[in-house]
Amino acid sequence: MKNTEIAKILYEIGECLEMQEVLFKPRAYEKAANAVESFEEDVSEIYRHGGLKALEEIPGVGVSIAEKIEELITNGRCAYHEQLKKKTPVNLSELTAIEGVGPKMVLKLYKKLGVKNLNDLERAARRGKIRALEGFGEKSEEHILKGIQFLRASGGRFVLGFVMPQIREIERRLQNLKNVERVVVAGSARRKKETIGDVDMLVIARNPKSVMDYFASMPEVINVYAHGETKSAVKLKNGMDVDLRVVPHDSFGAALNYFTGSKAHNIALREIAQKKGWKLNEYGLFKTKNQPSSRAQVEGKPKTKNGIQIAGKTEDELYKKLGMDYIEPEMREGWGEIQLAQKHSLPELIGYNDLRGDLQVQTNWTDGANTIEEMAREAIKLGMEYIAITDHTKRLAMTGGLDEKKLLKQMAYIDGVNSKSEFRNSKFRILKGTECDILKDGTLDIRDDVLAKLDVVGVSVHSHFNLSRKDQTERIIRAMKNPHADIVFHPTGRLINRRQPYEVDMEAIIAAAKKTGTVLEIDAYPDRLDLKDEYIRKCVEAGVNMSIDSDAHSTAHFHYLEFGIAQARRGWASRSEVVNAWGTEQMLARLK
DNA sequence: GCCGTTTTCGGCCCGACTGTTTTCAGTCG
Repeated sequence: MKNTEIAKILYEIGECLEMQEVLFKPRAYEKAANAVESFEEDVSEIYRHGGLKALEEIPGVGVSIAEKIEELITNGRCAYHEQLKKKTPVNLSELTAIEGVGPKMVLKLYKKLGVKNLNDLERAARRGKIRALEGFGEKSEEHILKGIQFLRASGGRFVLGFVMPQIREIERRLQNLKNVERVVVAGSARRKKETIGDVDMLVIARNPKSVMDYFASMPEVINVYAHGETKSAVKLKNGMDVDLRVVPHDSFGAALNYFTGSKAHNIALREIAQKKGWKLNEYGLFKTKNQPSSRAQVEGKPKTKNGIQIAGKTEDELYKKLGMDYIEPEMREGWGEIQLAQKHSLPELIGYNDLRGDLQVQTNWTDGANTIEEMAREAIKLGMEYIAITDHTKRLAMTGGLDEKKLLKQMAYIDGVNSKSEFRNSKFRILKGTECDILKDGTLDIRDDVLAKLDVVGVSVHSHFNLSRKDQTERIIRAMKNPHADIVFHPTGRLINRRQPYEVDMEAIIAAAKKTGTVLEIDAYPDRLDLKDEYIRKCVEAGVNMSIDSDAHSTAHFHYLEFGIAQARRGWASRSEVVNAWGTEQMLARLK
């Protein structure tokens, strides 16, 4: 059983208990679920090696929860969980996914109206039954309907960063098959879209049938739509559809290009081919049959029903033949990249190994899972030169946010850690920072004289999401004008598939960033990716610097930086525009 | 149900907002 699956059950137990107004236990299960979810090692492995005792080593897991995890690992189910579910047979996670709907509300809706799932709830709301309940009104009914609508609109798409490990696991297993020469993930996953609807994979294989047979019978497959010699399609347990195609060796580049998309990009390429009198499809670039006799034929190039293939083995070759530079997958959206490629003036995108530090990192001083030292060691392991510790501030009380006194204490503590031989002898440096709340009026949650002592001041909105566009914009700009505010963290506050951004005039924010010298963050956390691509492009155009930060709440989260970099690339950003792609001194000199 | 350089028993962190109320419950971060 995977960590995420164990965590899901623990979360559900917590929610059931909360629904029943049991005290303290819900928090305990939630905490344990959280720990399991963000645990780097496989909890099942830990159990296999160390048994119950090892499970109890996980923070937040005691005797009782360890036993439940043991039961889950050995039986795949947990009696306590099932017993709780029986009491209130509702689809809790589905219902609480609606913004503003929690366990208590679910219980009331179930008891009074028999609501068990999203469909029940929608029906009840449409019939005006909810407004009649005690404690509810017209507005809550409206709110629920709107929440359902948003949930449905985003439904069926998966947050890339959350499903990428599973995609790579399948890729790895296919690659290890005896007959497989090459496997590649194409489609929107290769373009690194924020969310993907399904997964497209390509393989070159000597014996396609055996590959397809394996693919259709993988343990996580719950439905097989198609199972053929060159194309198979399945649905996985988590609801994700995966297509696998076997393509000929000599067509691999063309197939990869075709199945990577986007559609708009492909159409534009095909038009260019057509104008040259050629044909482009997933099998290659061809001189059509009725073309005058070609030298290619003389040179012994393969001839197919499509005509004579003049490119298609690699993508490089394909783009070159079409008279343009190679275009990175993240840029293939039909937003003018082809014209730039033809003029040989594509931007040089920031690379996946270009980051030298991380400017938003949480620790167990607030809502992070690891200590400052643990986060630093992990960052060193990943080759970084610096991280900024940016714990929450006091207004975010739920996280144990730091006040001025605690922040000063943490700063002194970081000085101490930096001077320990372990860190002193390396080039690595822990920077003193904060994720300081922007209060309703745009002032900051920490006094200026304390902010002045920090290396990195991140400011962010965690409250009053529903101010008017004008007020919200003015509020954030006021914060940016603070002489110590270096970076605006997750500038629009959206959560992909869960919460829309607050109303804010991003053009005005970007202009203010330019004027005040404030950096705007690309938060790499997979369901934030905030800024999104279109705003990144606007920053690039306006000459506004950005940072790409993991927003790590545990050591495992540093890996999310990949998706922040992908987002930057989708926004056409170069290394020179991203401050934490610079060395420590240069980066610090750039901040206020 | 977890946890302990305050405790092995008795705590378990806060504050704001919303929509519903007329003093508050539920939700969120």
